[in-house]
Amino acid sequence: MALTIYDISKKAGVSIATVSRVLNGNGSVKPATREKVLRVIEEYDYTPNAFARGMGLRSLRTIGILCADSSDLVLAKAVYFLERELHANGYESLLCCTGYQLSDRKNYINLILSKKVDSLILVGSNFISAAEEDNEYIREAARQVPIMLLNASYDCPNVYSTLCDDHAAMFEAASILIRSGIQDILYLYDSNSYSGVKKLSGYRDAMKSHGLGDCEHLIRYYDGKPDQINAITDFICRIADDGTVFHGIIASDDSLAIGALKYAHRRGIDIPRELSIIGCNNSMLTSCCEPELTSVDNRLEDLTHTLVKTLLGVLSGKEPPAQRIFPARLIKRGTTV
Amino acid sequence: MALTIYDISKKAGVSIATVSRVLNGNGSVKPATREKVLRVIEEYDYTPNAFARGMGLRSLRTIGILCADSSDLVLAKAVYFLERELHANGYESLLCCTGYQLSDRKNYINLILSKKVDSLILVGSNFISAAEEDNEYIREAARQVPIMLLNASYDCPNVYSTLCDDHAAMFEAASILIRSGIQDILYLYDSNSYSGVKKLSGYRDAMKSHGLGDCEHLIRYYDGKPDQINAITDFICRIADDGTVFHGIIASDDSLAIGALKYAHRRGIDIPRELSIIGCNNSMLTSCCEPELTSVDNRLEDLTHTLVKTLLGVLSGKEPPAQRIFPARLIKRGTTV
DNA sequence: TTGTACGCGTTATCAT
DNA sequence: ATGATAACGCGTACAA
Repeated sequence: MALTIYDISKKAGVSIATVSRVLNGNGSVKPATREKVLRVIEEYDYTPNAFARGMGLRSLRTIGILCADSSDLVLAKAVYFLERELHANGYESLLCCTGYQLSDRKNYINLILSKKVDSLILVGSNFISAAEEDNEYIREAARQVPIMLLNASYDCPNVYSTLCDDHAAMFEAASILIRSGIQDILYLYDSNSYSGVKKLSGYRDAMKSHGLGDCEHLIRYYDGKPDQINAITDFICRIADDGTVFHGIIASDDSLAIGALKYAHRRGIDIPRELSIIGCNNSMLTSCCEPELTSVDNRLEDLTHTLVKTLLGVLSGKEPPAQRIFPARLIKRGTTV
Repeated sequence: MALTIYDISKKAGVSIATVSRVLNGNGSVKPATREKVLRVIEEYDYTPNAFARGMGLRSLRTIGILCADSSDLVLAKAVYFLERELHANGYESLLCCTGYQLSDRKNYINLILSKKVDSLILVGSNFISAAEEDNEYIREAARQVPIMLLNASYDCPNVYSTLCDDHAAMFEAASILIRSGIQDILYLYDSNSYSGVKKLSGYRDAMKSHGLGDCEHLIRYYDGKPDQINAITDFICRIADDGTVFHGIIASDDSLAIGALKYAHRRGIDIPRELSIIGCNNSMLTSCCEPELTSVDNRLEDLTHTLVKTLLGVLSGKEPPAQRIFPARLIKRGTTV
């Protein structure tokens, strides 16, 4: 049986109140007695019971990190950064992989809220839907704890958004290709999430603003998992076979871009001379291929750092801005001229 | 303020004991009253306080998942599978990224144990060191909760190991190359962890058993992060430049193998005609390159599934075998003949 | 079948 | 500066 605060207080010859004060550093206690108590704590290797503590403090300093799939390249990085940052600030992380179903998300959130987390971090823009009624569960959750959004934005009390300017990023990516003389740019995407929609509109607006507004036939949705590269390659081959002509490809994800690269290899198309490719997320995939992939860097580490800073602010009673937007960066590599 | 069991009992016109019984399904309660209580619970959307509950039950049904770096391709997959499996069985996951320092691991484990997790899952063989004194912290932790090892093995009461036969896997990989006529096989590795050591000895034994025991000059340790593909490529170029001749490469990780592939591209070496490459972990990287990478599949999903099954057994008082070993599978793709 | 009363190990509020 | 004691919300013997 583990020792309790009573045992320690008895052995140290003080009351439990004093032990508690020593433990939590509040209230004042004479240096001598503090030393004595600390020595006993040390000697018996005492650790306060977390549950009882949580009961008193109404918190176990735990944050729920929710994401659809923590094995996804980008989400995994985000989760990793978040966990490290939270831990460094004395919080632990409850990881929840919700999958992509709305109903599962709802259930999971309710469950996790009942475990008394201090806040919820929703990682990935798929948590925000274009259909307003599908976001109701977030409003509801926000009534209990602050909700932090990574890579998405939602206007609601007690919801804080940290994200990258995806629209501008894709606008720039498309503009660069256009300026280099490419007019037929295929746009590949695999998600209609908040950020997915922003990216697409960035592409559309860039095309439009360069007088290439007639591009709907160049926009293709890939309905599959991003880690099935071969299926992606086949998908792009089919697009080309259908007679669609393109000399540039912008993809909403590096995986799609890798698929594009493999399509080019398969067909003997020279990159970047005959075809330019730009991916997104600047993941490790960009350096796994030949030539290496030009990609949009969405500055995950900056985002996660800022998100945690904001969260700490909220938890300590401050009122930080509800939204922080970072500009993206285009990292040029071998698949563009 | 959230409702308590007292509020519910009052509204339902019963005692808290009855509410508790309804909630936990033990003890018998008349169907009629059960219905009544359930209706009230439903109506007020009552959830029992987790801390108070944990106090009584001495458990919050939470498992600590520890890994060095959850953004690593392989570890991320493992964490994902584990979390899903645990969740499906009513347990939540506290994620802990410990980094690769022993001292950090120790601190983190103590911290997490004080949060009253029901068990600890150590993901990745880097938790077990060749130096016995560095494993003492595990023996100690095992005195408090069952310790589950993924991809490592350690003989100690209350420690359960689930792993792949890495030795046999590498033995087979090397044997296949040798049988295809390649005698000078470069072995690349980046970790001296439990599994890293096993793999290396599998390679050594295969070489020896084919009369190629003089291979120490072909064994190279890469001291760096696996996601820096370019640095890996440079590393291998240097090996070749130093005059080391090889017509086969076996790597302890797919990233290293990708680096090898890029080395070949850079030097205009034809794969697999002039050089065969075998990676390890069968990650998504295997399909990102051209030709696609032959790799050892360590059956992560089987392992994680079995690990959780074993854990549930332990937690329910059974005494499952302390070690389960799975055979690996070699997945042949384009980098071998 | 149901209810009463106590224990769980803290934190926090009072006195002293 | 320190100690007694009341919450905190639930589980569970034990009693009825």
